[in-house]
Amino acid sequence: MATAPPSPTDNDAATGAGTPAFSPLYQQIKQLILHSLQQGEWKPGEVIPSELELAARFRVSQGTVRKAIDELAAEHLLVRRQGRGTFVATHAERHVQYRFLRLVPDGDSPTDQPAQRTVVECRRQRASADVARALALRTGDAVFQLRRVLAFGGVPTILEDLWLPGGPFKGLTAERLSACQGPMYAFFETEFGVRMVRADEKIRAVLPDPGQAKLLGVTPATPLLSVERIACTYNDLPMELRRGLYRTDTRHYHNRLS
Amino acid sequence: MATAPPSPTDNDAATGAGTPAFSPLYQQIKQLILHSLQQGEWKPGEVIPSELELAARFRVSQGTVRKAIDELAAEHLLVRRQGRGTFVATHAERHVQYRFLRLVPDGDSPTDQPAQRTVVECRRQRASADVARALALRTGDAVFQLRRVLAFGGVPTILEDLWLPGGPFKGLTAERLSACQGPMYAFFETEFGVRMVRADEKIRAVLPDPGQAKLLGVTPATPLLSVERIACTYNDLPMELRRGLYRTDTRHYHNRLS
DNA sequence: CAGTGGTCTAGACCACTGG
DNA sequence: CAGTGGTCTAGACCACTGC
Repeated sequence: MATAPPSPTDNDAATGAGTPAFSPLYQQIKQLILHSLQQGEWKPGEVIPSELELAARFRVSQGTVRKAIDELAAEHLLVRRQGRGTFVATHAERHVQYRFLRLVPDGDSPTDQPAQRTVVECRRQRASADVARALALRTGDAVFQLRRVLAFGGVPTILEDLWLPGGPFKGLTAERLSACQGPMYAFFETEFGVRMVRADEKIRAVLPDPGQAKLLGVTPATPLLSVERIACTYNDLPMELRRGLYRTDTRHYHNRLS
Repeated sequence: MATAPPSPTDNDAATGAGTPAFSPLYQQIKQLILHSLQQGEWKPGEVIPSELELAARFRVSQGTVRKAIDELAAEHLLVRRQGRGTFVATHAERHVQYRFLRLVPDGDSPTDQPAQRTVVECRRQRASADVARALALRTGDAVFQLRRVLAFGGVPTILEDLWLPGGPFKGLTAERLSACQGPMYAFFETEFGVRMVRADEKIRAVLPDPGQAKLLGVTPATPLLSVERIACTYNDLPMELRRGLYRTDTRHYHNRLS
């Protein structure tokens, strides 16, 4: 039983002035569920209460809860499993793993062998102006900066620089990072309670500087994909800035438009 | 009144052997609507019959039709407009225009001035092996090959080579192409009844050959984005192969992950 | 077998559009 | 004002999972 079961606001209530600001019931339910997710009431991988339970808790019909969950499932925040229940999505599952990594092997064989990861660097430092802006911090705030190389079949392919806000990631060290198996985003979930939900990427073609070229084992004349990503948790709070350099000689960035 | 109103198949009917192959009613309705779209019963931009009409036609409830339309709308094949009706999606609308072009200006201002288009080449020729494979044709089949340059603010930015199957695009000429205003995909809809619905893109970083560099006004040492796209109509039939080279010095390819 | 999500229905009412 | 899509409900039944 929840403490003080929240009720959806009455829609006819005057909102003061201006636009009517009509919001359907199921949207309000969606926000309530979202709030519970943010508060960590249900953790990644766990079941949430059944539709009937939620309907009783929110005092609405099952159909209304269903529509709210439908939208959250479409956004990959929840995962429905018939006969079992509805679960909080996680980056730790086998077939949804590396969902944000779009660099796939050329050819038709999707034999996605796992990458060998090498952490080159992991420091606590002060945010520069552009890093601060990307992470919604102030210049000089504490951030973690790390650099790593991913190799496939022994071939270094991805060089990544990451910046993480110091607050939510307090206690991050190169050791803990190196010890982690599986996707980094799964590690963030279990170790820091930070779940990445959305991301925006800006992609350009660039040439590496000598240091970058050396880490990737290419000449400075090799064109590389520059992928700048800002990843967010629930409520679109930016939680990671990532600048990647991808070799695209035997792999490509895949995108589906629809 | 439709000729011989099709009825959804009875689900309990034995499917011979093997998997039960259960398919919900709304999925069958979805396929029937899809079929009407393919047949051109309703053209891009037109209204389709109201939910109540379709429900009567297919002998199901409004809710079932609604769910079918919901999915088609989520896939951008239909567009719902409250109070007006449900419309066949089109590339000719202002705010949905260039939905497949992901190259956006750097910075926060999305001042998307229209591009100046120059058709460099437009020929009818025989498909090479790789072009044929991409378009699901046979080597040697007739295809149209065209090349064009897009410039923004006078700066040549995109060089595109396109291959189109000769059959569906019979009668295509450089003149008709040059005369077209607005998006090329809208032109394809009105002139050839070909609506692009989905596309897959493979993105790499490359260096241009001398000819490409000249057309884009860059040196051959300038890294460029190589974007290979295969675009499909309804039922995933490939209808276009497009190889683009994008300058990314003042623009970037934007992608939203979720 | 009980419990979950998934489908389907029927009906009432609301919000929006256009004439 | 009539007609459209949008919301909400209640209830029946189906498909799937796990015990």
